[in-house]
Amino acid sequence: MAANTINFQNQAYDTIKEMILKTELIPGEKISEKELEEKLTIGRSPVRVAIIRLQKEGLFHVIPQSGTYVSKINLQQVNEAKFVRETIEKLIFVEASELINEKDLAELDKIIKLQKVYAEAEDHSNFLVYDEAFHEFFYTIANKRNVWDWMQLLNLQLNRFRMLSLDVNWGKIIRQHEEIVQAVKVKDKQQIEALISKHLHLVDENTERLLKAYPNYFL
Amino acid sequence: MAANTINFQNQAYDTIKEMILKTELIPGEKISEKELEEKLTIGRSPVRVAIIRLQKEGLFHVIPQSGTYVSKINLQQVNEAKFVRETIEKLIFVEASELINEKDLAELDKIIKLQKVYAEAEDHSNFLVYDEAFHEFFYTIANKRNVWDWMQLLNLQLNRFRMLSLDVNWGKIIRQHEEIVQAVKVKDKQQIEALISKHLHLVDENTERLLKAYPNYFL
DNA sequence: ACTAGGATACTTGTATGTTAGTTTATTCGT
DNA sequence: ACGAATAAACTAACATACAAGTATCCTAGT
Repeated sequence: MAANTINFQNQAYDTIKEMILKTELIPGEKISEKELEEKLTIGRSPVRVAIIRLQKEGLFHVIPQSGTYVSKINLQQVNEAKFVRETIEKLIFVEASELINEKDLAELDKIIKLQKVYAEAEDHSNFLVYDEAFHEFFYTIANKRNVWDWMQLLNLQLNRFRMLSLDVNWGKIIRQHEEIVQAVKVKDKQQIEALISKHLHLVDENTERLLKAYPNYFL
Repeated sequence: MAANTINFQNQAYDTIKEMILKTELIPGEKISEKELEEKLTIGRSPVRVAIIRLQKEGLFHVIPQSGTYVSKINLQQVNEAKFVRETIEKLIFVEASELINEKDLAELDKIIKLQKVYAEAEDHSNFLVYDEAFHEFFYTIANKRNVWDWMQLLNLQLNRFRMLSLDVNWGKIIRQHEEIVQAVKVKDKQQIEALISKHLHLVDENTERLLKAYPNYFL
């Protein structure tokens, strides 16, 4: 999935994707290839490839010979994504708890520290980067990196949702991360599963508010 | 994911994908866009889009300005895919057992009957179609169709593997399907999970043989 | 026989032109 | 004033041409 050469296609893909996540392109909005070309000052070909890719990933909806639209957020998809991620991630963290070593724990410490820095700076974007890094690292420990890569497709839907709620509870997230590490350290499987479950359901707190604030962002 | 309009892109995508699954294009082989254009008598643009798509799905590996290669089968990926599918599918079938109705059971009967027909005709390809249909149907019952759609990416890896072993044990698969339906009917959760687990590990029986038969198909 | 260097023939990436289908605006008939 | 037919404008799909990097082969020199 990674190993993206830095060519125009990938540049276009990254920027457009970011624009969608930051709702610079708002759900339901009609855009056009030409519009994006000009905005990105990239030729039609690479932009087109990027759009097709984003379409397959569910971020665009394109009607042939007619128009391209930013997909609305599908709550059914969000829920199914949550279901999959919770199910899998419980097992990942338990499995990781059997394999984790001192060096890994040090690395996790570093990630959490960095996340704290960005929390205090209220750097929403970087905070999320290290939030993802935290979770990803456990997949690596459990020798399931491919699962994480695949999960990114599901996370896309979840992340769109998370990006909408700008007043994320920084402190709570970090505290839960620390609790999880603690539970992993003592290999308390039941506790791990309970914490993961709670952690991944933090998003739910905002659902109702977001639905009211942006009613036509959703399908 | 579905709702593919029948344009050249999708035509090319479908045919090439089938060529890979049937190992008409063998793992590791170098191909080229031009070669495929000519073979499919489709222009470069649509073929190119198809290739890029297949690249993102992990079936091709392309080196810029150099060449495009059919990906070898990554056993690590296959194993991780199996892990995810087994984990999720257990829950899907249990959940479906709570929601299933008479009409669904009739539909399942029909699917199994069709599969039997193709088994006797030794129609490998259609047999697999209805094998997939069987599993897919339970995702639909459990209201988790999106999960199935996502799962297709993982199944790609598994299916490449399955397509290699031409002497699949038709009878055993069908018998297990019937057993699963029976367990679902009486809502025996433990039994369901046990059967799914066994069912999805049928592939394992062939692993060693395939590795020896096609050593350089694998990574 | 062997190596270094360069021309040449490939490859994919990108730009631009053309086609076919869709939507929107306009015109014409009533 | 209104509705239907029609023309114009717009869109994404597809074709073609070019650019830029890569691999291969051939030759010159030793």
